[in-house]
Amino acid sequence: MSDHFLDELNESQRKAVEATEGAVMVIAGAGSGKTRVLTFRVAHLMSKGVDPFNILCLTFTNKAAREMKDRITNIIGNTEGKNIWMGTFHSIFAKILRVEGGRLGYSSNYTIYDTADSKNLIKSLVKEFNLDEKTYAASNVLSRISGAKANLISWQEYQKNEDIRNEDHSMRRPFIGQIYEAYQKRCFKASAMDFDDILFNMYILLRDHAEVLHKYQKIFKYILVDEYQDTNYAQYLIIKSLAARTENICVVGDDAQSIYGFRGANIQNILGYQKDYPDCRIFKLEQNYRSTSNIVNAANSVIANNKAQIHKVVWTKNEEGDRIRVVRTHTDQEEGLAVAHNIFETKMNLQLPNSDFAILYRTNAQSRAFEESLRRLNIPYRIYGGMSFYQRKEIKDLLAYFRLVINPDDEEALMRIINYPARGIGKTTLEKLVILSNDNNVSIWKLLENVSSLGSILNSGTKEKISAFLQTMKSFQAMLKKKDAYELAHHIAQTTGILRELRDDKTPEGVSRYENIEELLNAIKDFVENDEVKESPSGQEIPDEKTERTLDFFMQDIALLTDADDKKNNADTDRVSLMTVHAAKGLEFPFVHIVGLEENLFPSAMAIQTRNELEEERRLFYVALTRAKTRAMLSYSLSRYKWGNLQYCEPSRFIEEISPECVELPGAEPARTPKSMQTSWKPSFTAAKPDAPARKPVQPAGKLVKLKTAEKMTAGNSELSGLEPGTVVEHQRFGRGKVISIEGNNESLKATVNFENAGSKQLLLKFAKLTIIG
DNA sequence: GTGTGATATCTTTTT
DNA sequence: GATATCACAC
Repeated sequence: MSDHFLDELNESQRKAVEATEGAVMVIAGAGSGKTRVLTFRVAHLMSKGVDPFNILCLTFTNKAAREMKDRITNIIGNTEGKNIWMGTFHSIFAKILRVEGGRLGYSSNYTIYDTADSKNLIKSLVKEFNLDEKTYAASNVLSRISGAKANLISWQEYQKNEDIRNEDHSMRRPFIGQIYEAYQKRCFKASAMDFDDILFNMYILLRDHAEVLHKYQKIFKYILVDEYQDTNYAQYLIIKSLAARTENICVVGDDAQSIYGFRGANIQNILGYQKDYPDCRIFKLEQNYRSTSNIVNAANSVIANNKAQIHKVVWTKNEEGDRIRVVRTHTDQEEGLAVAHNIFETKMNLQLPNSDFAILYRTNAQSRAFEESLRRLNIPYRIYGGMSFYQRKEIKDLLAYFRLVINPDDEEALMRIINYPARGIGKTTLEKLVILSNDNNVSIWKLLENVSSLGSILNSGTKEKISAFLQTMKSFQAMLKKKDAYELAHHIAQTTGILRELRDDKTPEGVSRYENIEELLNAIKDFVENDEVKESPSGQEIPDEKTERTLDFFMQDIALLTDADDKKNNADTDRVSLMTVHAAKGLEFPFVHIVGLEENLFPSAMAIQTRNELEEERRLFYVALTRAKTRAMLSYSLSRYKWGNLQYCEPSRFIEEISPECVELPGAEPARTPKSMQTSWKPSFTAAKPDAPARKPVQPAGKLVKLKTAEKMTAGNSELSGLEPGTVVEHQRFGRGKVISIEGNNESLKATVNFENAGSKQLLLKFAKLTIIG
């Protein structure tokens, strides 16, 4: 295999790709071709004859893994790439634990608890311990436990550790150690692991079982880690031990984009890499190929406010581009309209697809205003993140049946559906069962199996109901390996009455729930029937044989999916993307709107107490800015509804941190009288039909932007003021054309141009880049 | 045990 | 504005 593809790389990229042996760290500035280096490096390894089975490539999301696989396939021109161990930390380790977990006492069909499962379990533990449910809020307790596990602190160590004990004491939560212990025991009894356990147990497995460690050290001759700045201590140690034999380890990351500190990511991993591998070679990718120089400079000026950094200078040869515009509105609703109108205009004037636009926000809850205004303008959009498909109630209910069929000890699944649809097994019965289960250290399922021996604890009516439930579940279990995934899934949905119950619900929500169930069943059908699908939903390989297309294979890592992984949605039509900044990491868009830039929102109110937290918020803003290729727009609102009531807001400190020559700020603050709040800008055509043709161009924030801004925009194109009907012009996209007519004035100056090849277009001169030919 | 309606509490960010 | 929990009637 030849390496001709290496010619496509710049000098530092190519060096990083060719340094295949030994420890390597690639510090890759935003937009500098990080993914390119990783994919080419893998391709290069394979062209040198390395067996793809010996390459481990860990990514941050399933989506990133899939894309990288595709790109490698494209580069090398065959399908060998499918054998690479490519996936997220969680999905690769979960897979290994299905094979090796027996050594730790887990069966191969263990369940993966998602966050909701974990919280439910903690909630019931807090109740069982008779602790106050407010001081021991499930999310707090979970994040404490999660943090411990990310740092490889077992419950035993947690309870022994004096510092931790003092911390918990001072927070008036001295019993977290006990809850942690009970939580782990309950998960184990249920044959379940949560997200953190997957890493924790992987570490224990390698630490305590030398034969396993050696096995995987031999398999993973080359290890590559993407987004290294976002790894936590557990991930760090796992990688380190796997790489200990060959030390062929290549980590790629950007300390300036570390944004997962809140979930245990340790920026020290990347800052201290050199100490771990003194002979390591470090390559810096500093040339940005993505964004205009204005965007790059703005981002640099912001991040310069952070202290802890690896020195690097991100630069670009790209053109200067527009200044970053800052838009101010009075209300969050107005912000939504302003952004939607801006997208509409830009898209119409430059004739761009919707997918060129993204709206990035700090919290999922902000999406609403943008959804509404985009819908109003008939602009298709897609929301990433938030409530994912697999987290919907009806989906989780049906999945709980599947989980219970595969792993009957799965307690969260059992509790979820033992009385859904209602079958007369209520709260009192369950409370009794939980106590029995704890006292005897057996799973609830085992109790149910021996329900006749429970004597007078339950009355005979209840026992009968339990037996009926048990029989149904056992009949499903008997089918697990006999029927394919779809047959069984459909059978379960039908016989349990879930389908009927949802079909009978004619409310819009009910209809949508029914459709969701249908969609899930269709996905399973796809999984069974489609011969091309040789992998589980997250992209992991599954065995070829048709007999293995059973429900347990479909389910094996469903808990690790986020809705960004939903294939159906990815192949979707042309849409504007809405997502949190976190979810946008690794992506790029020509036009990016960063919204809700207000103090206590971005930066978040939860993260302005300490310098570290604030620096992470700043890196988050840096990530947001550097997603933009052509134009970045910032917006903030002077007021916003926060859980029901109106709050006044201050603009984010991050806006001021942008170097002044890169931005155009809005003018002086308008008077904050109630009157001005009411008479604030309204779009002139909200009443128009969605498909009304030529709209009166509206400058969304026009009234709010400093006059200077408007002047500047027309001034920038002043050489075009001589345009008149008959003038021949050239457009960067549509080529040559003749001006038919001119209308409007100042910033809404609009020309109808008949292009030789692209036909007639209406262009706003403010945006369109026209050159006068004659 | 079930179903209904009132009410407190909630929101960072995600594998 | 949405969801989880509680009180109450059946």
